[in-house]
Amino acid sequence: MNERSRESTRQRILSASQKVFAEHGYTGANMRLIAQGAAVSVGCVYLYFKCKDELYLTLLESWMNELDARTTDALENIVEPAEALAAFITTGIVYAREHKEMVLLQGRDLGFARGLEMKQQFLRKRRSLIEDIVRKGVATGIFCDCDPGEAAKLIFCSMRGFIVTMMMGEEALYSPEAGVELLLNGLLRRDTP
Amino acid sequence: MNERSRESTRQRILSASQKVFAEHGYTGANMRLIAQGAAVSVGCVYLYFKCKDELYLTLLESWMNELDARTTDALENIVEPAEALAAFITTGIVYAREHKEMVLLQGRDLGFARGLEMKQQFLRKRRSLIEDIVRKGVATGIFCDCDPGEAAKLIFCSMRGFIVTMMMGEEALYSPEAGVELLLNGLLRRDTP
Amino acid sequence: MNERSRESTRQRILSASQKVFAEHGYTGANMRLIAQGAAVSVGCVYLYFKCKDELYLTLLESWMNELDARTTDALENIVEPAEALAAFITTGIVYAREHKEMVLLQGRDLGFARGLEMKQQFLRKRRSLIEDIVRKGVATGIFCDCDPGEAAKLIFCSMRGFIVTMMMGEEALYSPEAGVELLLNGLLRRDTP
Amino acid sequence: MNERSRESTRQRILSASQKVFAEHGYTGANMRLIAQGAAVSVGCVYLYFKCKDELYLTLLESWMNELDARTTDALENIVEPAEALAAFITTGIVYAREHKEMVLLQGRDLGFARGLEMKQQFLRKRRSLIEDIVRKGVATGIFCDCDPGEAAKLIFCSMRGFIVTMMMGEEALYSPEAGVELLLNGLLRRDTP
DNA sequence: GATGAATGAGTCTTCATTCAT
DNA sequence: CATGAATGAAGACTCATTCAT
Repeated sequence: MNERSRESTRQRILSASQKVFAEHGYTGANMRLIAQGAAVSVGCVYLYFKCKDELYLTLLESWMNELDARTTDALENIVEPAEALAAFITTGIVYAREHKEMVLLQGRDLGFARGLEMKQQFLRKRRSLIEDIVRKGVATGIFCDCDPGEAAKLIFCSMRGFIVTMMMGEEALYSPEAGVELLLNGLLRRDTP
Repeated sequence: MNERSRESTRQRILSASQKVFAEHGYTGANMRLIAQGAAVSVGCVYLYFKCKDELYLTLLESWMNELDARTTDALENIVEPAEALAAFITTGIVYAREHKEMVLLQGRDLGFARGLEMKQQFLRKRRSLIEDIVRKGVATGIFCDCDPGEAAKLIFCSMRGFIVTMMMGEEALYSPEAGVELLLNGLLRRDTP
Repeated sequence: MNERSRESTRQRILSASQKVFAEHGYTGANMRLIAQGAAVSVGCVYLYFKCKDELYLTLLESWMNELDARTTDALENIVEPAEALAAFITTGIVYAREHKEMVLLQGRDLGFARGLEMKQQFLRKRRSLIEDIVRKGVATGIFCDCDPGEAAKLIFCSMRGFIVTMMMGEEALYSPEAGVELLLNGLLRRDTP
Repeated sequence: MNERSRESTRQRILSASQKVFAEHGYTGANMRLIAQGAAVSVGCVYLYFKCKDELYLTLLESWMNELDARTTDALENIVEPAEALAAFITTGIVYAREHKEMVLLQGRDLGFARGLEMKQQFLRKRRSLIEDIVRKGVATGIFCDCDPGEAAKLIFCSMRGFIVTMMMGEEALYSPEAGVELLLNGLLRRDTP
């Protein structure tokens, strides 16, 4: 219980919080539950995080960082815009599937400012990433001559709705592939002469 | 002190709740705030709604009913599937714009069963409405040969994401028209011979 | 709703209170329930009784008066002490059977002084009535040479316990006659030569 | 602020509750009063007892257990029925004298089921204990040929009334010995030829 | 570093009482 | 005389946070 136990305890707390926040939301989660999940005392949690907010914010930050890293990874060697879009979407959905806690990103019960800002900045960044891809596609003539900003918003909202729906425990979800396909080709029949 | 009519007080409470729930979420909202917003005493709220749940559920139900009615109206005289889709989406988004409170439909912190059920049933119904439209479009050959279920999910999630994004106070949102256009035609350039 | 309605409304309120107090106890009873039972508005109750206490006290007083009257009646023409005792006990038990509300006489949740005093005085009076009977029986040599005070207490407590038990809804109760018989003759076998 | 040991705090809370319940009854007692009596915060009470009911039930149970144990002890080496009866009654009355809180056993304001059941079962058990004693006395010919059930009820109610009277703070009570004597011999003079 | 007992402000809810009509 | 909408003080219970050990 000494050596590098400090870091391991911190991690245990963090991962317990994740579960509890995911299951109960920010307001609904309580410190006793988190402490129990981490097998430490309540007071101990406060040795590592000075309040509930900080715990929450730390999680938020680490999710954002990881999703960011994965996305960068996924896009690294792709040049084709359609392919890049597919990679972006798939990465996001797969990540969300693994991290139900990410709901919180969508969650409404953040009364505090810092979390909101962080989050909004993150989302803005992701949207502009999509926008870049679309712009490139339009430039190369692969995508139709749409407004890249609007297209990015549509794609972004679509992903977000997907994640929210998934998080709410509602069964019906499209497969990433089918989704990408539809976004690329649209609903209307291509005129095959 | 009590010249106000029963119905008017009820309405004032309802509309105050709407604001408070929208701003703080279910768990975060508190009866004192709601009462203050309605300019009545806390006890008075309980004269009209027997508990917080009932207040919430009443709001939820009325939103769902109104959105339902509006959607039915909008689709009444439309036969063309693409047009119907556009009408469905536009109605939903316009409604959400007017009723920020609808976030709650997306909300995470409903611990109680009845609200969740009601909500899920409502969402299911709406999704199946989209599915019907898509199916018809595929049948008539206007839409491409996609899986109507999957397409409905995409469209549905897309709308939902849109609403969530809007609710979170984030600025960037696509215009319904541009969105519909993209969903219909897809991102990829149509091959112009 | 005019003529002599005043008195009739008062009576309706009183009799509704009786039921409600009997069923819920003093603290547990609430004015809305009483008003409903009397088919008047809550405010109307306050037109007749200035507060919950007064309502309660009024009932208490009327029970005591009635029991008092009945007891006096029952004892009027009896000279024989054993017979008088039997009459006293039987009257009390019969009355209690008809007036479940009388529990309240036994009830614990009277936080206010006036009721308590009234009640204690009433009980003291009844006990001294028994004592007189016993004293006379001892004087005439019909009763054994016991301390009349102690005997009165025993008899009094016995009746009281009977009533409490009855009120608590517990099934098993002795019949007044068997009880009187036992009190008179004792448990021990009489030596029959 | 927290040097007090867990068990000692629990005991302090329990004994404060005893006083408060005894003085105000179940409904009338409130957690603030109990906490104050135990010199802890309200929240602290809930660290030890998860609700008001549990606090009450804990007390109820411990009284019943102790009175049970004492009664068993007292009767252990007695074979003579008259003596056994005297021991039973005396034990009960002495116990009640030491534990004014026992009123609660008589209390009317238990809205919750478990407490009532527990209590009624306890009382039934005690009554049947008396019945056994009486039956034995009748069988051996020491007691007169009465119905043991009825006699048990009388004795039981008598004790109960005694306790209630005592609890209500009313001064006058028979001494256990005089009471037993009367129950055994009856009021009527034994015919000494 | 870790514990867990303790706090106190805050939450939902109830209810005796008042008062304009 | 009667209504019933409204009040506000209180009650049971929860929980983030602190602190002696």
